[in-house]
Amino acid sequence: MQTTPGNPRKPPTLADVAKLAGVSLATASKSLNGRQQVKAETRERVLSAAEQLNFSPNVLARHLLSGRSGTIGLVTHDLEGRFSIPTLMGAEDAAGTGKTSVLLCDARGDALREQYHVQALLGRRVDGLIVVGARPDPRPSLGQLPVPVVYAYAPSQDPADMSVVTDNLLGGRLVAEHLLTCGRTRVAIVTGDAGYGAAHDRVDGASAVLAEAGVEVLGGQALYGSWTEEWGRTAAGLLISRFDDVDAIVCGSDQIARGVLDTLRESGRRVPEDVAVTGHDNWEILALNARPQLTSIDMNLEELGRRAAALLFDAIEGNPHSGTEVIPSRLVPRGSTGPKPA
Amino acid sequence: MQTTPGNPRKPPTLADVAKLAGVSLATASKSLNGRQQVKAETRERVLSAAEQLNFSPNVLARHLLSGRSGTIGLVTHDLEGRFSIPTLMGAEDAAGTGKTSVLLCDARGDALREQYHVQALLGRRVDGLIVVGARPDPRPSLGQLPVPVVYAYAPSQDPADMSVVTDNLLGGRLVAEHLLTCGRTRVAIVTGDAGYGAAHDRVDGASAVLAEAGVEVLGGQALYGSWTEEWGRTAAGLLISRFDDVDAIVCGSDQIARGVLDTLRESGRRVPEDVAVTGHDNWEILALNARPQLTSIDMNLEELGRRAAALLFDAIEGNPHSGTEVIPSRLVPRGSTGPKPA
DNA sequence: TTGTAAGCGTTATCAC
DNA sequence: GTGATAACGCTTACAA
Repeated sequence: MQTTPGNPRKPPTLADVAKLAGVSLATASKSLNGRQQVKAETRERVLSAAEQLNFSPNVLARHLLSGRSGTIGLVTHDLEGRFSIPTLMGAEDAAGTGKTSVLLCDARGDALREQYHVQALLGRRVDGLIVVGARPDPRPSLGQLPVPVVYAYAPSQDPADMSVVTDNLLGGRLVAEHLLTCGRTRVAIVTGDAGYGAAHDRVDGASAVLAEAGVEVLGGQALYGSWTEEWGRTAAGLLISRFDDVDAIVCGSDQIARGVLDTLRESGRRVPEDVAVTGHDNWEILALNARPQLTSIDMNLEELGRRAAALLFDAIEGNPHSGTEVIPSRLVPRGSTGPKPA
Repeated sequence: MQTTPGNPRKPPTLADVAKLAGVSLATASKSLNGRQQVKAETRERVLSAAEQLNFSPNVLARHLLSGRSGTIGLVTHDLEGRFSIPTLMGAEDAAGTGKTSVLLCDARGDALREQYHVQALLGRRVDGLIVVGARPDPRPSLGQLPVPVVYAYAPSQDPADMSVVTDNLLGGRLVAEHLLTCGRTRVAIVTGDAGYGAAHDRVDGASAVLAEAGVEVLGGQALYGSWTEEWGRTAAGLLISRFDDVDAIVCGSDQIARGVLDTLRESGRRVPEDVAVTGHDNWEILALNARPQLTSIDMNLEELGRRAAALLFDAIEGNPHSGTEVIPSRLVPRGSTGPKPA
């Protein structure tokens, strides 16, 4: 880890190693790369020379030759937000295992900035691109690029592109099934901005399962509002005044659920005995600190990121895919749901 | 943006551009780089050829020559957490403005993984490194590396290294001053894990200001616990039972403050009329959804990231710095604090 | 004003 | 087994 004394700036090159070991460049290269065409003793000499110089091969030079950079670009639109981070971790995970690194850019929801970053990444000769959206609705395609692209979280509008998304329908189904199992029949749904396709999908998933069991959503439809605790508090107030016998509230996000829980507690309803509550996203900072802890849907975002990376690597290897792949969500049961007392 | 038809895989090179424009490699290069030694008309021809081929120069090759990669490495330990993200955004911001890109790695708090990533980044010939810690306490130095390193959020234990940290003492002072201005004199402090140096710093900052004003912390010292809402709820219960006249509670984090707010509300105390409450971190998801919205300390993490990047770039330019630079925090007043009613 | 050629640090293809 | 040598795509003296 020490800088070579007397040579403070430039890292040692393979030529330095070769010279020190008293061999040619070619032999040094072969030795370090585990080629079979060198005598064990020679290899040993080269290795120790490399060790001594603390040599680390210049990956740029290597890739100049191979045509691949060993690098993928990750363009996110939601770095400050909640959803891109696990996705990014999954991708970084999948990439880091091998020998590729991740170049990160945050486009902050701006198409122009995205364009700029994509160009910069292409100039760096990334082998592929993962684009992580800020919200789950379909987004415009980047079009034909010289390298494969995978759209994560927010799918591309072009079905010829590769996309990986969460399963919002399933999320809805899972909570509904869980609540039915708990014996709930007076079920309301509170969710966020009606402009989000995902909000509708989750509602549809839940409604379908409930309908199959002969249960109709209280009020005949979900309450749309915003993704905030405030709306959760308001909506819960509306619900208990209109439907005194409500015994379950499905929330479109953990934030909404937190608000719902607060209003229920303050109105004297017990959770989960009187009313069961479910969230969505499994944002632990909210779910684990709730009273009681919140049953929620985990979208497996990290898995989504890993899968996106895996698809990308496969495409880079020459096996392109297309269409939208859906990552199943899973239910995380906690204290806010449970069997309805007799 | 279209792939050149018939040449689907390899991006066009400068040679392609030169050939199409009917000039030599050198002339093409000069034209594209704005060198003055080419006739305007020739340059025009080259530019349009480049345009036509959708040429983007291979940055790897360029940097192989210049010795710099135009890349910095960002090793974080807290990708899933709250603190590294804004720092990362600031750094990415500062870098992206120029022509350097950010290679991201998540070491997940593991020293070995960190070591591994650092080596990988050095192999990629990053021009410098920013290491973002998971918690604000000093961490072991990476030692002497061939490129400059800046430690962000968690400073290096070695004062010869460059570090950029938040000002926890100031954070404490700011809330104390604010509360005194509000006319509060019965002030308690609830904070998190006593194992965090930052927790003590914040307490010390607040205590000092209060002492200057002749106000002693209720109970003579801060209550240490954990960084959770649960602890906030518990601590608030303790406080109001022991000090019925408490009129302000300084919390070590927004999470703790959320818990404190809940207990106060449920015990019938009005916030801020009866008790003023302050948080720390200005985590908007918590602060803005609180009832009332939470007065908090913003550590200016994005600025911290920008500053770290600026220091790094300067060091890369040949102006190394050393020691720890402190980024001032700022108070964000909201509804949870206000003047004490007469 | 333009072109030729050397070189950046590797790897791969050959001779030896 | 080993070592020249030619790439890879670009910049930059230096020559024309």
